Amino acid sequence: MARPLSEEKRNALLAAATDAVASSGVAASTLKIAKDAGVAEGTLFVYFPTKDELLNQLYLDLKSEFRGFLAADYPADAGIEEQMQHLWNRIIDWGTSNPDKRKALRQLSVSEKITEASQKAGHAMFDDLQAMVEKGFKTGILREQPIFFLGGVVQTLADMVLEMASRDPAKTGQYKQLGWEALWGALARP
Amino acid sequence: MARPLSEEKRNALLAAATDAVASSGVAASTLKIAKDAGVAEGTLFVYFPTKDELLNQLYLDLKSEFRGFLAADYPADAGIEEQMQHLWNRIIDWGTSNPDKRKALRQLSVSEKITEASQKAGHAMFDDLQAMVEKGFKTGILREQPIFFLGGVVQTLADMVLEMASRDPAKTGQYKQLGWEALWGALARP
Amino acid sequence: MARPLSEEKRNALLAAATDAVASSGVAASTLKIAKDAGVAEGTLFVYFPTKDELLNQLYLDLKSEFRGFLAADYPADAGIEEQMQHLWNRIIDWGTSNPDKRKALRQLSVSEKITEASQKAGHAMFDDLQAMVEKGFKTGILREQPIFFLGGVVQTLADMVLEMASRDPAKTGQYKQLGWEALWGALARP
Amino acid sequence: MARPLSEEKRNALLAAATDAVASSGVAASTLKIAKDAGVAEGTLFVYFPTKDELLNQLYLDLKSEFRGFLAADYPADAGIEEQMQHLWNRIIDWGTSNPDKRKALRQLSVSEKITEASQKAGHAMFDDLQAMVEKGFKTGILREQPIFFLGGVVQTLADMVLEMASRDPAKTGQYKQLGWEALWGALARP
DNA sequence: CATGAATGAGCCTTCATTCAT
DNA sequence: TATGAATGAAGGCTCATTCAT
Repeated sequence: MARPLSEEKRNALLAAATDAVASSGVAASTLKIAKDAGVAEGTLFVYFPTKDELLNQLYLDLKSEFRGFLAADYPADAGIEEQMQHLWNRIIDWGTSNPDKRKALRQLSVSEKITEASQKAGHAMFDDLQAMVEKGFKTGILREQPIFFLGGVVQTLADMVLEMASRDPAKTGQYKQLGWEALWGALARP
Repeated sequence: MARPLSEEKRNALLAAATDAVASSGVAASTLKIAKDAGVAEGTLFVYFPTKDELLNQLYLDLKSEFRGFLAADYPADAGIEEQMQHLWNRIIDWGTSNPDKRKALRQLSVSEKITEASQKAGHAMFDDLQAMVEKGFKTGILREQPIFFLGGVVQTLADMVLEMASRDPAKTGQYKQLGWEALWGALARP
Repeated sequence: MARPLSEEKRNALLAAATDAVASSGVAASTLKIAKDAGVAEGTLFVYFPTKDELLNQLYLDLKSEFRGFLAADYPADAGIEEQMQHLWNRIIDWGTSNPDKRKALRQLSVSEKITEASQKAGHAMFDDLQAMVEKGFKTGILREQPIFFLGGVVQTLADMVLEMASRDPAKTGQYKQLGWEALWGALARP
Repeated sequence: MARPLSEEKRNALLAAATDAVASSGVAASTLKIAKDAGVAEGTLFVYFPTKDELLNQLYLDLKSEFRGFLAADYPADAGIEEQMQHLWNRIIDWGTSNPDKRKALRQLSVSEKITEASQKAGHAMFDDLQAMVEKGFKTGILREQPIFFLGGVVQTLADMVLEMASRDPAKTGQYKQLGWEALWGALARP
């Protein structure tokens, strides 16, 4: 199908949806989203056929932006620990600087509205990143385990740290450090 | 005296709510819950004054049952690692045998419907458990860190493992083992 | 631009509300009102954000129509007695020809749903009318008394007459005449 | 049917209903009434088969009490003006000392829940009182008019005065006096 | 008789979606 | 394409009434 006329409106809708979902979860109403985006209620359905579709697109959109942020400056030639820590820092930094996007992404991940297909697509984005990490296994530094399991550990610990940091922002630095220590311990061969 | 409140009905409502919340989140409708419990919608409000109250009671109920399960057979005199692994095993076992309860508990924990008071009460249930673990710090085996941070690590890793296990039940054993290794690495002093 | 709000529908809703309130009081259901107006229940809330708002607007609407009817042909240059009787006649005539509007207005006036602001606005409509009457005091024809007290006497006697007339329509003329005599006696200096 | 066992409970229910109706109109819930009366919800229906029946009985009860209060000390042998003023004073005094009963009676009178039969019965209570007044016509002091019309004028003016007094209690005396002047003017032959 | 749990219709309002303009 | 009026299916909750205890 042809791209709708205004990329700008599409983005405004996604941005409004991010805020709305961050604060109200997937129950956020399409009316509120449309209004916050500065368009009419019906216009939302010109860009997204259903609310669920909007939610899924938003999920993919946020995941993709997140993924892009992570990949930047990736020290592909550094040692595995440095690579890992770089990833960790980027994740925490992204979450810290984009609290609403992070919250929205979390709400969407938990929700039943995200289709299997979207989840698969979301995970696929990280395939090449995982591939890069995979090389690290050869060095014997990391404990042997399925790469997606390792990815899950990274993500879930990061989520936890960000959640705690959002509740007590002054301690963000401390949590980031504690989280890294836990993560490295969880991954590294003892 | 008139008909007394029926513990049986209360439990049926709570059980129905568990299933409903597990599959639809806190948006689960009171009508569906009541019907699944085999009572009229109005009856739900005889046992719980509001839907939010039902949700909070369910949260406390599940949390308390979970807590009870964890504590059973706790090897109070064993070493810290054995204690930790016992906990880990119980968590995974409970989650595996009660997938809906676990899902419901997760949805409730994330939702904004659970009051501050309920959260506090929920956490308080684990106070003595934490106290037992805290002794482990003195031995120097565990990395020094706030106890609630440690608790968070345990919980978030368990959640992750259970989520993965629910998607590929055949691998439950493997995930449980991998999870434990990750957890112990994350907590133990290197 | 989309479909504009339809004045016609708004009026239909107000008319349906008039009938419903006349016969069921402010307990009249929004569903009944909407159906009688020939629109969906949701449409009612497009035109009036809440039922209370509908009730208040209806109150103001009826009061304003009533006020307009009273003022027509007002014999501004006639003597005070003629002015008074003209008012009386108009009141009774309006009530007789619009029994539902009158009943609805009465129910609304008594109800707690009408805000202070609406009441004030409703009374304000009659300010200039009162001013005209007030001149009558100077002539010494009317007994000295607060203008709002006088207004109350007029209204309550009219209400009574209309109530009686609605129960025995054949006697409307007689009641109107008796009412006028009572009213004039009540107001005029002996 | 046999009188229910406890006259006391019946009265408590009626009293509670008076307060509830005074403050919430006929929408007052049976639960609230029962609780305020200190009995269980179901008990209300032991004494009154339906809510409407309770309302009608309350109406009759209040009307009858009011009627009894009016008749006391009636100066049957005095002049018509003195009789009239005595009536006026009693009405205002009753309303002033029983604001909730008066309010409840008013709400009930306006409501659609009071049956034709109850209204008739309510009016009938005042028949003998009217008869006493009727003698006054012979003296030629009062304007000729149907006795029930005269009764209506008395009642509606008293209602108005009481309503105004309840809104500005400090002025009760003034309103009572103004009301009497208006009433006498309305009734007396000029 | 007294109690209060049980019921389900009904209430007001919200909301995703459709469609006339 | 963009708009927002129109829709009617839910949703949570209340309430008069019934009935088991």
